[in-house]
Amino acid sequence: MSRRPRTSHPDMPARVTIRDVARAAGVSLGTASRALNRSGPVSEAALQAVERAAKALAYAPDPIAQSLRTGTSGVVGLLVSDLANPLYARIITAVESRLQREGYAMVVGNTHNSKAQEELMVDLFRRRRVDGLILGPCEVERAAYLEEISRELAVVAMDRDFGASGSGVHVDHFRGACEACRYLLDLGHTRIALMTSDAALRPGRERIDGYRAALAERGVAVDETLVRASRSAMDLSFSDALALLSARNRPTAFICLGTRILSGVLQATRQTGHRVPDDVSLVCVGDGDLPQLYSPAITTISWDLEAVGTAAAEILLRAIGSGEDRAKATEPRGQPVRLTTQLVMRESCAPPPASKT
Amino acid sequence: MSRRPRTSHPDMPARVTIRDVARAAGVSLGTASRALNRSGPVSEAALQAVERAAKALAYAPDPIAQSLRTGTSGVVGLLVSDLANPLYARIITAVESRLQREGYAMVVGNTHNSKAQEELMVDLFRRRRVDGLILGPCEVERAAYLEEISRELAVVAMDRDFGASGSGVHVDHFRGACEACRYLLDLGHTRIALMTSDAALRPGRERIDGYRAALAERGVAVDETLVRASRSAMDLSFSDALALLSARNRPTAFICLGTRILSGVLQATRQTGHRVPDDVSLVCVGDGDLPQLYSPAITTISWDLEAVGTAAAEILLRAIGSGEDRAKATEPRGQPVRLTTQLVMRESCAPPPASKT
DNA sequence: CTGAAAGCGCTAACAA
DNA sequence: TTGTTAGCGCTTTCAG
Repeated sequence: MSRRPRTSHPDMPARVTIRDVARAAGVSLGTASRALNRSGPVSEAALQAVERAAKALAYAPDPIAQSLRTGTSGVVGLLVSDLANPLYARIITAVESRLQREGYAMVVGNTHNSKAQEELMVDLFRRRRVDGLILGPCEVERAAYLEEISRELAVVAMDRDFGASGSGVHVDHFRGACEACRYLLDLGHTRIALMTSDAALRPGRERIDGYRAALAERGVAVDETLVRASRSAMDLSFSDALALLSARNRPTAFICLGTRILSGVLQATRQTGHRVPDDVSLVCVGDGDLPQLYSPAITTISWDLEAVGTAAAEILLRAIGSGEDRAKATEPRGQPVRLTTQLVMRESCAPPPASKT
Repeated sequence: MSRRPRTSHPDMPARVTIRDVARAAGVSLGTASRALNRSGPVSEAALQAVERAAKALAYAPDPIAQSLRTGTSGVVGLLVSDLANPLYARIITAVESRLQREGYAMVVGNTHNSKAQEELMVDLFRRRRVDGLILGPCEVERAAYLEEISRELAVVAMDRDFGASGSGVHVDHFRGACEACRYLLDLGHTRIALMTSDAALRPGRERIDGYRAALAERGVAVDETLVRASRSAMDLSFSDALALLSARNRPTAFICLGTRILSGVLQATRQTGHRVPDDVSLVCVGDGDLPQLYSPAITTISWDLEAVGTAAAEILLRAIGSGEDRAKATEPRGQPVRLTTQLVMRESCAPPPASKT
């Protein structure tokens, strides 16, 4: 990357520095700094003078210089597997807005769910001296890795494991899946397919556990062929669902827990001519346009995405605030925030068809 | 924002600086710098020694220090009205990935389509010395404003006007709307409603113009009550569409040009009991899940979002590269890139019903 | 070709 | 309370 100095526009006023302010206020550099930051004793008179001068000159401190000096940047990094995933997109918006209110900037990056890519980005961000990191799930989870970087940096995990002492925000996917499954069981289904995102990630793991728990409650044995944890790629779930629907003893319900999974399953039902909800019941996750407007409207496990983002930002802010103590930070950081899901009933679930197909 | 110095972990190795490299290589600081950056004459021997030392120590330059010295940051800012808009989300992903390959970081921000907010963020980014800016449409467009900041910074506009000399990437919404409208006219529709995003923004303006042009071609007079340019809020388009559909002389087709507009119109058709495409034909924009999977699948004006992002990133990179000359940059920058849309025909359009409702 | 030295803008010790 | 000074890590003159 080129690092040539930017030639300044000839007739552009040079940047006003704290020096200029000090001179204009008739005080020394140090006093100006202390006044501006209220970081030390300053006489009332000096304070006034400095503030007036600063305003008059429209002085704004140079964050870069501050960074170099303090080791702090006023920037936080956010890393998720896919920025374009609408779920993340909404969370990010919430994070950004909360952070911005505090004067922080946010740099974002995509891990594409790859450990290597994640480490690369974390390293990059760290070198840029971000004050904190928000990390979404990524490939196989390594709580140890998070613990390691959190010794040096404020880190908050989103839907991702983070050792005993780690702080983060978790959605209760266990309960979400469990409730959805119970709901279908109550309707009379026993052959319920679970299609979820990668089981190596926390959300996938929790969902599978929740599903198993619900079945166990009712004494229904788990048919392992009905549990599909793939990488939430639409085409994959399409072919999976297709296979499932064409099998002799096909499932009568699908729980689709991944942003793009619903699409795949929907296409499969359409292609095999199964009607929703008469032939097959559907529950999905992530309350977007599609589940709301599809006919029939799809019953959804939903949760407050804005709350996830806001909570993550706030935890991070707090962690940065108490950053001094990071070195000796063995004391447990605040309990991870847990958000609960809500089952929004719509029209996509019905009792299973009486006759087997 | 707190600017306290970060206390370093007691037993954490101090950062490796270029000094350490120089010492290890047995050369002076300056020589090490020149060797690392190939920015001046260095003997072969020195070069080798420095590179070896750098590798051995795992030296990585401090971007903050580089920034302070060079006035360059290796960061670019991206501002759109709404990060959570799936269209932007995908563009952003493309921008990020292109930028990352070049070693740049990306800070993002939300303007919420407000001029004030945009100026605030631009200012913030500028102070942080971003090397470039990518700006999406925002409120009433002010080409003059862009020209102004572009004197100091590399700027590329996305779907936004930018004076004569400005560089940017534009989607040909004019042609998109025009083609869609022609298609409906060919089907026999004459009462075609156009619901689009804010006419103060380039995409909205172009779409309206394209719509008018298509009607004019066929000698169909424009009924102004059928042209609704709102702020692409779903509820607004819902009530608009509801009113339109309930009117005496209702439109027989809708062109829905805004991410959330289709949802609103779909709800309205459902509520009024109009069937698609028998009673009313639909064309929308932005090829997401909903138009693809809805029954009937919705005919869509689509374009390559990744290409938009990649092009924006590349133009910006080029502009930054030739940044020296910005001061005397009256020479026209490269022509704005134009991307064209494609009409994806599906099942949501049919000839208008013979009888008026 | 190389080394020494200045300084980007700021904060935090320290001395007065 | 204040002013002076020493850097943060780096690039870039300017002499040698």
